[in-house]
Amino acid sequence: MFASAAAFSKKKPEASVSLANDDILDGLMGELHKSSKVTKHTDTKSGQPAAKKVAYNPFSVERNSFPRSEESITPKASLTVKRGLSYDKVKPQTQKNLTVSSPVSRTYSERSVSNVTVEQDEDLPENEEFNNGSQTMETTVEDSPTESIDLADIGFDDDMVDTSSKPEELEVKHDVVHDNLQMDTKKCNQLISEEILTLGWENVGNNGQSETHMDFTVDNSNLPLVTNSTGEQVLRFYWLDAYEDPYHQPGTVFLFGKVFVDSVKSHVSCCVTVKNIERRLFILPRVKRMNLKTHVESTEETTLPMVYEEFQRIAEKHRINEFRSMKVRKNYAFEILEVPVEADYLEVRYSAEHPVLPSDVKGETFSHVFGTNTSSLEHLLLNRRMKGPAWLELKCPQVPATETSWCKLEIILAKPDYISVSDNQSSPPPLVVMTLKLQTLPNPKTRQNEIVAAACLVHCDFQMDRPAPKQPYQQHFCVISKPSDSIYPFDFRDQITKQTKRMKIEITPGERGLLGFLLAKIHKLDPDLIVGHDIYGFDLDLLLHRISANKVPHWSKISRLKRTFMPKIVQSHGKATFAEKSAVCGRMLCDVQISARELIRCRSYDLSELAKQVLKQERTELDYDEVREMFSSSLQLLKLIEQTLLDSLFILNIMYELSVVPLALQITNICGNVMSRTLMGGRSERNEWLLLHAFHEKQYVCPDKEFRKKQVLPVGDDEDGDQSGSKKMAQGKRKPAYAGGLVLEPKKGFYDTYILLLDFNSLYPSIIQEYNICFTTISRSAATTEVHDDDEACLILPDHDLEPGVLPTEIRKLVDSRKLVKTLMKNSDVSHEQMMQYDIRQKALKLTANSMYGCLGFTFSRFYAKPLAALVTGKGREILMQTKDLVQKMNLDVIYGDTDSIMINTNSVELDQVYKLGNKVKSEVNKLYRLLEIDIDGVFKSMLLLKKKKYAALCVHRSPDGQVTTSQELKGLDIVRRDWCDLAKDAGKYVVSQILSGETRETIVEKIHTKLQEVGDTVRSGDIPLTLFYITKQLTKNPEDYPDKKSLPHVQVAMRFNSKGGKKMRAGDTVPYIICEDGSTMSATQRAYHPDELIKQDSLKVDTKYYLAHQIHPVVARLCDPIQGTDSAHLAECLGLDPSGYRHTTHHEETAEEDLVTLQLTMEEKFRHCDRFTFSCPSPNCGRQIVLDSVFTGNVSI
DNA sequence: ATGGTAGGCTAGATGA
DNA sequence: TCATCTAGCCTAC
Ligand SMILES: [Mg+2]
Ligand SMILES: [Mg+2]
Repeated sequence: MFASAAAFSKKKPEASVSLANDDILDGLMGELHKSSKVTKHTDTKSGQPAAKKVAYNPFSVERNSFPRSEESITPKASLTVKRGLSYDKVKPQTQKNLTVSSPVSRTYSERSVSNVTVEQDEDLPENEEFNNGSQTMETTVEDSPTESIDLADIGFDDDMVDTSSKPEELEVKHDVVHDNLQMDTKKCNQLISEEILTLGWENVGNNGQSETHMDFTVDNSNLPLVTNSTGEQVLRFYWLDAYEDPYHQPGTVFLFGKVFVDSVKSHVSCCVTVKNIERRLFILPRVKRMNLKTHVESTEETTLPMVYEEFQRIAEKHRINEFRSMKVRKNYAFEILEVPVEADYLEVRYSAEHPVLPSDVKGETFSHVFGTNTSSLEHLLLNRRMKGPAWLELKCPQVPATETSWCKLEIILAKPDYISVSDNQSSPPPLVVMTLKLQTLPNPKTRQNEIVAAACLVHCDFQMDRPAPKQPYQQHFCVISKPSDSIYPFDFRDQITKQTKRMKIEITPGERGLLGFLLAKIHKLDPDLIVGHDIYGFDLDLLLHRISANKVPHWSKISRLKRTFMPKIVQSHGKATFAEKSAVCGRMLCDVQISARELIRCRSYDLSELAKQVLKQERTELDYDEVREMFSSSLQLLKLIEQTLLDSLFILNIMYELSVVPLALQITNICGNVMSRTLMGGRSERNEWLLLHAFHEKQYVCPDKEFRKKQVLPVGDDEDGDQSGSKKMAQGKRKPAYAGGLVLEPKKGFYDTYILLLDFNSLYPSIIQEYNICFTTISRSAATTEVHDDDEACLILPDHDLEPGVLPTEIRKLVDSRKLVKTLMKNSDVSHEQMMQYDIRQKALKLTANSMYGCLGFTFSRFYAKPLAALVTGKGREILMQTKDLVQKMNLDVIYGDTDSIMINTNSVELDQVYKLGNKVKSEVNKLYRLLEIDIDGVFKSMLLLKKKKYAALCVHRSPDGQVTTSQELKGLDIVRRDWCDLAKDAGKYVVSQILSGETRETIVEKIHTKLQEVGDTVRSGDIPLTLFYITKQLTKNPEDYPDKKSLPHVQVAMRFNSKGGKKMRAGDTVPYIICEDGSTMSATQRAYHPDELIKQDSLKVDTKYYLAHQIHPVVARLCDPIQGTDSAHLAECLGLDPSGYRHTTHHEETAEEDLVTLQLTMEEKFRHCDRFTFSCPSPNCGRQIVLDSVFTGNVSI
């Protein structure tokens, strides 16, 4: 192992691996050299007692001793652990103290608040004598065996643990409280409410529980093994997260998850180090040997032995001195044209400790080498068929000699083959979930944000396959530190002490103490999942920066992997970098902002808005000034703490409400990726994993990941010829690469007869199946070589009897699973809980199937296939046109259609007839296709069709008991867009509901006019809540990155907002602003102000004229465009605007359009669809039909 | 860093 | 002055 470590350290010049990560690499490499030295130390001293065993690492940041404080050096009483003395002496380094925190432990609650840091001491160096590099560690604590906890904290990082050695024992101390938990759950089985919060947090927490301890030991003969279905002894391990460090520990993947330990009757965290994952190359032989200089092919045919020989030479040149090889037959179906569909490859395997081959190596005897840069993680997940979190069975588990993780249990596997996915997938283990909410303040001197408070809630028994728990959490804690420039209120400690029953508060003297406490808590509670809001955009980066700036020891406790050096962190405006994202490995991170972005549409995704929209609860946002102010009095400070706790609760509840975790689990199990990545969003990666698994299974060589495409700057890469000269900004918005869906020209106007909406069920996934569109079934060579590359005509569709390709098969699996789930859901005796779970699964299946097409057209996808994407949309256009033609041939009136839908004006007012007609059309259309299916998606009682993608309709619903209800469906109109103010949208909504109401034209027009006058008056009177004036727009770039910031109001507002310090607005944030009168004569865009500015500056007033003329008027005028009896000018007049400017507005288009359907609302017109009122003569022997033509005038015909 | 295209609309720039 | 273009947003599929 030393040899390999040394050999690897020689690899320093290999920095070419990734130019972008130079700084990261340097940092990591530096660490490698240093820590490998430590490793040596450690091992040569084996045999020494534990306390003296680990040498001090002179390079570790952790040498910095924690400031002495009474709290921090108080020995922890509960650390008195019974241990086998004999083991102590023989192999002390194998001991591991395992503390399983009680789910309901009240370790803190019985102590005075200022003394709750007991856990810290196990995390902190005990004294300053640590300073001499050659010195071994000593302790000041009497009970020295407990010190072994600290030993592995140092010098662990690059231990290449010799797996052939037999680590003997792992001692475990466990604070078990399983029974207590159950008791506690029962007691606290109540919904949290605001009242409870204000009464005290302990009401839902852990009151009156006591801690119990149980000691148990784990060693190789004592691992919690079980017998699997084939009778083998295996360790059952549920994997949740995976991590690899390809630079330091190539060939090693760390799996993190849980193991059930019977002796303590609970699941404990476990880190599995999978070693010796080999690199695998697939070398494609040339048919004939080629001279690489002249590119001339010789007549000599190549053989695999010749390839082997040449590769051996090349390998040696790259210092790969050992490898194995064999002949394999593999398929290929991707974008490199020269690669045959099927061929014999030379598969080469070699240790990942040897260098990576450049991905473009070529030889005289071979043309391509695949898999040069494939990660160990990919090899592991694909070869072991690990598709998302699952129970694994681990054979030959070994206990490591040195601790590498912060987990309760550690296992080493000498090779990946020891892993198999269990055929007995029982429920996933319960997770420990912890929320995290930070309060920060900018340091007035450095202007950098510092952390002043943190609040956490903990749920110790979260089930990923169940609906949200009734009790949101069991434990809570807060930690507060005073800002560097202030002091605590004089009576703060007293006040806090009074509150101990309500809230568990830890007071620390400064940020460093806070961070130390937080890390210790994370270690102790050992959460599997940390939840926050904007963690990836703010908290994580900040946390790591502050830990680093304060030189807080054991930074890596934030994760589950012990590491000495923090990844290089750069100034990144709060946005977490790649390195930072991997800093928390082993614990999944759930950022509810990211999740909400994926799952729901929201005006904004900040915490207040999410709380309002998702939880229907109001949250108050705290200004930095307010936070600072709150440090001046104890009462205020307590309020701050409570507010922070409340935010934490919001975060947790938002996650529950959106079912983020159950959904992510389902998606991950479907796609076969890593769950922590699913939680980070990004559809493409999920799709890639799904396809990787599928193609790997079918013996395909997959496209390699391409790194750093050198920013080719292909401005005119498409020979489109159009004026593409000015391709603004990095990737502002690229122009489309191929044609998409067809949108039929709408027959605009108002309809008061039933409209049928027919819609193909998931059109694109269906097309892929219907036409068997796949990498494997369609040759793209013509399309990519020909000049007309966006012409899908040259693609040849596969025969109908050709076996389905990989892509259609995968989609079919998804669709079939979904059907199955849906039939299960129809079963009446499913529990509510089960139903929720089914629904989540079917949603996940649908999402995955639908994102398949998108990823085909995604330029940076590993499976990018523009011709296929274009073919799919092409077929879609064809199908929509066919459908339209068919429907028109049935003598029906197609008024609109978008991509996969057709709207038909039935001209009927009989609902039954309409459905009958719909079903007839449906069956006619469906006759044309094998799988593709159109369905009735809705029936509209009335509809206002304004433009392509813009309409409003009254949707009819028939309940089983025959009752008919209606609901509004609004699509694309201004009133559903967030960039119009509520004032305008509300007016618009009123107008729409009037138009759809079915009343006579005269009434409608009159009501609209009246309403507008009223609105105009109210606006001018100023008696309107400010929020109605908010216009919100998202920043798509960071404000400073806009080339033309001057004319963009939201950018200007954001720039001013950012300039005042504190939290910054960044790309993705939503900026609210109000157009104001500020005395200047500048254009409206120059007079946009943030609501705070308007409130604070008396000189600013809402520009009511702007809102009437540029918000309400255009919105309303567009809606009323097809309505006769009013016009733009009239509407303007009602609003109190000068109508002259609106006289003959933009009707230059309409004049040509004769098919404009106008609102026909005279009495006669309105009832034109009514049948005549007829009835049979009631006289038994008469039977004549009597017709009442004019009910009120009395004309009767017989 | 990382699904897609189609389309409406505003405000500002540009040119006849 | 008007027509035409572009950037930027947000929406419908
Ligand atoms: Mg559809
Ligand atoms: Mg549709």
